[in-house]
Amino acid sequence: MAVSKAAVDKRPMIERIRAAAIALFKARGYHGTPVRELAQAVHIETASLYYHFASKQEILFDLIAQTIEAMLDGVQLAIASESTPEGRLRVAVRFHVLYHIARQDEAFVSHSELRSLSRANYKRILVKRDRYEKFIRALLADGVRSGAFEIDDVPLTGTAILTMCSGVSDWFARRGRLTPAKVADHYANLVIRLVAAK
Amino acid sequence: MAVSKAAVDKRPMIERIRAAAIALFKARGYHGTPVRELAQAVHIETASLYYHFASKQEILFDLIAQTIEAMLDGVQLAIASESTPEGRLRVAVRFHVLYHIARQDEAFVSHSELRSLSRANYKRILVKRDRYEKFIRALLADGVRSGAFEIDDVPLTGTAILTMCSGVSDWFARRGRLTPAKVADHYANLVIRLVAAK
DNA sequence: GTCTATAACTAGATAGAC
DNA sequence: GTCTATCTAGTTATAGAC
Repeated sequence: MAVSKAAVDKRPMIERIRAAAIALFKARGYHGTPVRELAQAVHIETASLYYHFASKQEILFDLIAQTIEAMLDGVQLAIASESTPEGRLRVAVRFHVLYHIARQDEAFVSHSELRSLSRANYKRILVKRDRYEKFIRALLADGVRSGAFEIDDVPLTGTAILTMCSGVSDWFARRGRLTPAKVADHYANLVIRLVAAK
Repeated sequence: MAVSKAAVDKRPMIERIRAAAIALFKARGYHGTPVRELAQAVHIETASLYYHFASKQEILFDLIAQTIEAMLDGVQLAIASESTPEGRLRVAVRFHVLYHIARQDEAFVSHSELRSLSRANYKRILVKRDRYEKFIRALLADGVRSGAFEIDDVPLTGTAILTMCSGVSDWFARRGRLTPAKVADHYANLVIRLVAAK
């Protein structure tokens, strides 16, 4: 029937705004997205947005903060059940890749729009991101200590691994040849190959 | 002396505009950079910009096109003197990494502002980028054929390598602990480790 | 919690003098 | 090749009614 042409979105308005912001910021960027379009996407007027968020900047900050926090929580949970450095690194990589596919748009925006954060907000996000990077580097260092890994330069290798794995949020949509699980397995194998002792 | 407080930039205005655009688009994004600021950066009025470029969009397109073309030319030249698949891949990676450090800002903008291109310009750039990706994949496929490399999925591994190596334009400025040459060597080693047959 | 109306400002681009 | 002046439109955000 004509009535239900557009399905009613039952989520709280604040979540619908977040979701719309993710899609629009990804497609056209933060500065490239007028607040008006954000409002249109959730079928309210521009002014009504300001009941939910103090500013456009606050929407961006909320979105990025949530994305990184969920990622750190997720990876910590993922490795908890593993008992070896290789096992922990493997599930961490799998989690990281799957997260960057499942929440591809958030991940993309959280990376590409860091520069659109205000100075103060940027600093708050960097703290969170550093925490995540240190966590991954610790996994590598553990493996080196136990003899499972052979790594010349742990910080550099850690960064290389993270940029490689985060990259999936860049290209996954373009070529959906492989399932997320297959891509994650593949990346886990690549990473192990990169660090494993002979 | 007070006269030469700001050194006179002797390059043609069109090049100075390009250089300023790279810096500003990197720092604040294409949509985040008003044409007025671009003009101020090269000490002319906004209107004068339009003598050199038809539009802001044309500046972005020119900049990205040049960056990718120079990269393809460069990598082809770099591998010409190598006679083995491993040698060719090694110098290709070294070149790619050094290019992404030496022309860090161009590389960053060329990647992050693809979405700010008009539809038509975007397509023209994709053609160039695909050419580059195919070139790298061919290097991998050659090595597999000769038995030098063992790669499960050449396109996926190619993409993983490229995103990893392009990533240096993201982080190199933040932590200048290593020289460009050291980083390039390190990445070449990582990539070889990723593909070499045992 | 959403609206209409609008303030206050900034955007990209052009006309035409020099 | 660069300028001053300006057009037209779009921007974020607010005031106050409902």
